[in-house]
Amino acid sequence: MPELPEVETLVRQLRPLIVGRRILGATLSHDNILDGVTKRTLLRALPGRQITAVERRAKHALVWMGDRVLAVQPGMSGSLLRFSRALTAAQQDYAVLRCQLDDGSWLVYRDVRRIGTIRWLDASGWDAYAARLGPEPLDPEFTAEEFASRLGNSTAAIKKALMNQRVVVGVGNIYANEALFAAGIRPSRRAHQVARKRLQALHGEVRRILAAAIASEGSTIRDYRSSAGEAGSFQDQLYVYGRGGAPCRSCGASLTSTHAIDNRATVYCKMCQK
DNA sequence: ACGAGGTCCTGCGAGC
DNA sequence: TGCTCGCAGGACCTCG
Repeated sequence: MPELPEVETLVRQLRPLIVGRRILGATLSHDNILDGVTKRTLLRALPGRQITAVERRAKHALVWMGDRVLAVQPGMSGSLLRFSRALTAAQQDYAVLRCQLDDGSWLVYRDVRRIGTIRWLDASGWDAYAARLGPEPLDPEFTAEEFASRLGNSTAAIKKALMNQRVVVGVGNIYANEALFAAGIRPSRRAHQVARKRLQALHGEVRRILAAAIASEGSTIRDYRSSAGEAGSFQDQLYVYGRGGAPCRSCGASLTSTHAIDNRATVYCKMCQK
């Protein structure tokens, strides 16, 4: 399930391979992943465009073509893949958008569950869209004070607030669980009731864990694969996610698993997280 | 402004 | 063996 580290990984891997390439042609198997653009418009717009930059913002991979951007939001099972030659039958499974590039390679958006979204925007359209997004957690200018005041404004459960992309971007279910464990905060605590010092500590843990996950090229849980089709390894460093009922790696108590917050899998240690 | 619940979608594993 | 069902979940929606 691509969160910030997984999208950052695929962007880093794709960038040197596709920047400068020109799109020769494109096909789309399902148009229900498109938002704000029709299949007809997109497939007419792509051919002939040159890829000029590949960036990440929040959980979006941005493929810039001059002043236009293909903004790919992988949802939970989506990924951007690059194949050096024509796709085999197996590689075509779940390939939603396929772009043939001018060096004979293919840029493919693959999405088993098709919960992802693809947008086609000009620069001002992207700016308007991005205005709804919160700050980047790894931005050096994003301070613990700003993080704490943004979270502290919310009366929702802190885990839900942490996953709210308007508060701070990039943190999904896996890393929210992990960061709250590392900071010793129970996920159900109301954000505005958590001590300021704890919120500031959480800022550090979010950044530390996201950076470590990027260094491990993301977590591979079920569907996620990098742009080269490879698995990340951060799943081996998870302390709570997916470990309900198993012993806490810190104190040994049995980890609690619940769906009480926003109907999402939440795992925590009732001894270590208050 | 919050929580609860629904929606999209398919694969997988548990249970009968 | 073969079926049904619940779950996985990011982001958005409506309703109360």
